[in-house]
Amino acid sequence: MDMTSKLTAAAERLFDRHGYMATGMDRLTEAAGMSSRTLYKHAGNKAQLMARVLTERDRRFMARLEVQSVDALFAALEDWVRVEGTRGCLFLRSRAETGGDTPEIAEAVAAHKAAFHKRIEEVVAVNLGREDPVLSEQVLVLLEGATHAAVYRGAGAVSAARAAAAILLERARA
Amino acid sequence: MDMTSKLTAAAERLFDRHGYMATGMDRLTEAAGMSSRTLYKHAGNKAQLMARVLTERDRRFMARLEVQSVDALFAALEDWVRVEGTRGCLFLRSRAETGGDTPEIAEAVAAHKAAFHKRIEEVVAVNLGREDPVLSEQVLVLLEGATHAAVYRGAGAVSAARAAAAILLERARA
DNA sequence: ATACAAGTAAAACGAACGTTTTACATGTCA
DNA sequence: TGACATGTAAAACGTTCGTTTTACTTGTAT
Repeated sequence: MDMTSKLTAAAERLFDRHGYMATGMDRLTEAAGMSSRTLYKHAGNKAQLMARVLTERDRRFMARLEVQSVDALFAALEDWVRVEGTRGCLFLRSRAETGGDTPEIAEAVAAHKAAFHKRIEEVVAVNLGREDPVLSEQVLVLLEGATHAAVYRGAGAVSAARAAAAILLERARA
Repeated sequence: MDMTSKLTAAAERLFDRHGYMATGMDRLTEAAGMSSRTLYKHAGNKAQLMARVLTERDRRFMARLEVQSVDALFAALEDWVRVEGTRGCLFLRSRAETGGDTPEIAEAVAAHKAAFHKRIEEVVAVNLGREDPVLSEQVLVLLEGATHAAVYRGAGAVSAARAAAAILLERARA
């Protein structure tokens, strides 16, 4: 594993567990197991590092959403939550922590959320045989809600969302 | 308006717009229009101030949820978003920013989310004529999802959630 | 008159922040 | 052999952080 990957992985973990602002660069150098000189060579600066964490997370998360049915979207989220846990959406959290004032972070978040929305619309279209913007928005709300409700309600929130989506889909089919 | 209320209001605004960690006490004294000596007399310290902001917000938010129907819950959230905007749930955000490591904040968040969940169960019971834990969980997920999806999808996310809840409720009645 | 609560303005505290620099070790390739 | 890229260790940079302190003003109630 090269230094850049090691750094990005350590940063994602710390930013997710303790927050972006609360994570100091000293803690990061320690967790990544490298000197601060090397860290800055690969990271540029803290905001760029956060942006790279988000880009990498987007890649990993979106890869899991390469499915053909709405139900599989929720199954994928269940897997994600089981494997990675959930402390809320890291994209929204990083935007909120920076007040949207850090361009590279705001852009990474916007890109992810646009891709997320688009993927949902595609899956709904495949599953339903036609486009359905209203159902897509509802599925998006359910996925977003499951992610955040799971923080304090546990994985059951994802199952509840999954069942709700099934009902909405059935209804849209009629 | 007394100093404590002025401080709490200013703190809520700044913490919400820029994040808890990113908001310095200097900015807070300026926004609240008081000396740092007076601020600390009323606030105790930063974490206690955040906890008081959350307690006050809980009071204000829960007051809006004193309704008799599930649909009215979503109407109330629509009002809230229109009046206050949304940058995500301030309770979950403050917990995430502190990694859950600040007791007074973690407790204020837990108390709010417990009350939130309880209120939803009550409204569902009143609206449906019986308790329904599954539907309640789905309504909770929809409310949470609407709050967070509205950050980047706008107020339409709340209407979508509202319509979805109506369908789930209708179905639960049958 | 005086004691006291409650406020301001501003300096100071040590600690921690993000970042850069200095000095040195190592392996690799022309 | 020697230049170069890549790494470490550790000190130092100036800034900002949360918080406390010093010195002073004001309104109010005994």
